[in-house]
Amino acid sequence: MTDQSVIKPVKRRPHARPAEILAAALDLFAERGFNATRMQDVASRAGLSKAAIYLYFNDKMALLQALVQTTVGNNIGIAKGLAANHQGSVTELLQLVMGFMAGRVGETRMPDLVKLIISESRAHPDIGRFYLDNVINQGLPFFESLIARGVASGEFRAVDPKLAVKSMIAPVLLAALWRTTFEPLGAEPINMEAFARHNQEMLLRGLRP
Amino acid sequence: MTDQSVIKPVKRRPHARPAEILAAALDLFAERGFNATRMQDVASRAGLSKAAIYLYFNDKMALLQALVQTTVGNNIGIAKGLAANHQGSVTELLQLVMGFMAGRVGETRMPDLVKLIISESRAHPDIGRFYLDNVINQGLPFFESLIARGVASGEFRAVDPKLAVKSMIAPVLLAALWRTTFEPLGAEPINMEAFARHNQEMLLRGLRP
DNA sequence: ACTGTAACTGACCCGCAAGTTATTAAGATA
DNA sequence: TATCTTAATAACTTGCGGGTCAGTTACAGT
Repeated sequence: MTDQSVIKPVKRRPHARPAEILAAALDLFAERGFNATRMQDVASRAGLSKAAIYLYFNDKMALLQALVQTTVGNNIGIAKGLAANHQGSVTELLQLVMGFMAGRVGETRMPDLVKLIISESRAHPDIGRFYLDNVINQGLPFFESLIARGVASGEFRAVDPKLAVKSMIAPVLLAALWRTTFEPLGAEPINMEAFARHNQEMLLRGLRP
Repeated sequence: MTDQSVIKPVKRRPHARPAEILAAALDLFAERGFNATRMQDVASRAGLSKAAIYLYFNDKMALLQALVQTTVGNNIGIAKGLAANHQGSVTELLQLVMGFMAGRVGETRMPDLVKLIISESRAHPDIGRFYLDNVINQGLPFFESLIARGVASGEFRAVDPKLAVKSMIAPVLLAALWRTTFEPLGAEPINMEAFARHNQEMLLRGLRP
């Protein structure tokens, strides 16, 4: 036994396979949806037999769970890191954070994951709850604290941080769903840079005293 | 033959049934999702046998299609009506229209439909395309024209209407998905009145010259 | 070369749910 | 009462797809 790494619930012998399977799964889930994707399809794309997938993952849901965890898990951590290292006005920090989020939408597969989470949370509440606990319920209070800081310092007018935060998030969500849902149907693509700049402008003007 | 109303693609004998079936279907689709809902469940809730549903609808998809058409179809028409009858500033009109949209989110089943459309558009592009053609591609240009009017009249600063419109829609989308996806998992409910007022304020301040 | 075992596969099983059919019940007509 | 039409159903068929398992291959260690 050269490899004692039996820490995780699933077996993992050749250390590249799980990631390959997940990559294949994400492509297909994003393209056709979770239900319409066959385990056989995932297997084919990953260059394995269907049965082999079950050596690494317990069932189909485990694929989605793993994808959510690895792709979406620590975004909030990164954002908090940005804040911790930041010197300067809350306005600047807010711009930084919003830029980061826009980048995630434009340059990662986060939009696909968000859409999957939204689509599957009814049938699989675990998925939705994980996102709620680890992203929403981490992220919103953090963003609220930023807004509150700006209000306290007089940079922003006296808004309700809970509401302001949703104004901040909403365009990001829209962009993610636009990309994943309507662009594939032929809708005019969003220019992410321009949209991000526009939203920063709107938010900061909206918050000005 | 006492009834010659064979206009619609599906048969319809006792004139209450189709609506009853659709009501049952919407409840269940919203509660469990489209895939997880069994035709038998819809039948039971509507007080019919499964086979009876097939007297009125060709297949499961036809249920969803009918729901989308009847529930979501003419919202844009109403909004356009508001605009046509309006005298006064674009600011006021925008407030009116945003109030209307907030009302739809808070008081109708539109959020459930939006979520269904987003969730199912991959597996069933017809659904997504219908929404794109009849709501998005009708609504966005209309809203853009409002913004453009405000810009032209000097009420608003010179924003790109395409982007501004998305800022206008985004919170509505967020609220709809919050309600349908995260509130059922225990997330803190959104106060729609307060959120709507906040968004109006943010938008109008963001648009001020 | 021989053996053990890690990695993988083809073929199978089985439950489920969409959709179909043969049949019955319930008026209407006369 | 006999008959025709509409409304509805119980029972069935069908196919699909997730998950399993007995068996095969590759290869490391001796």
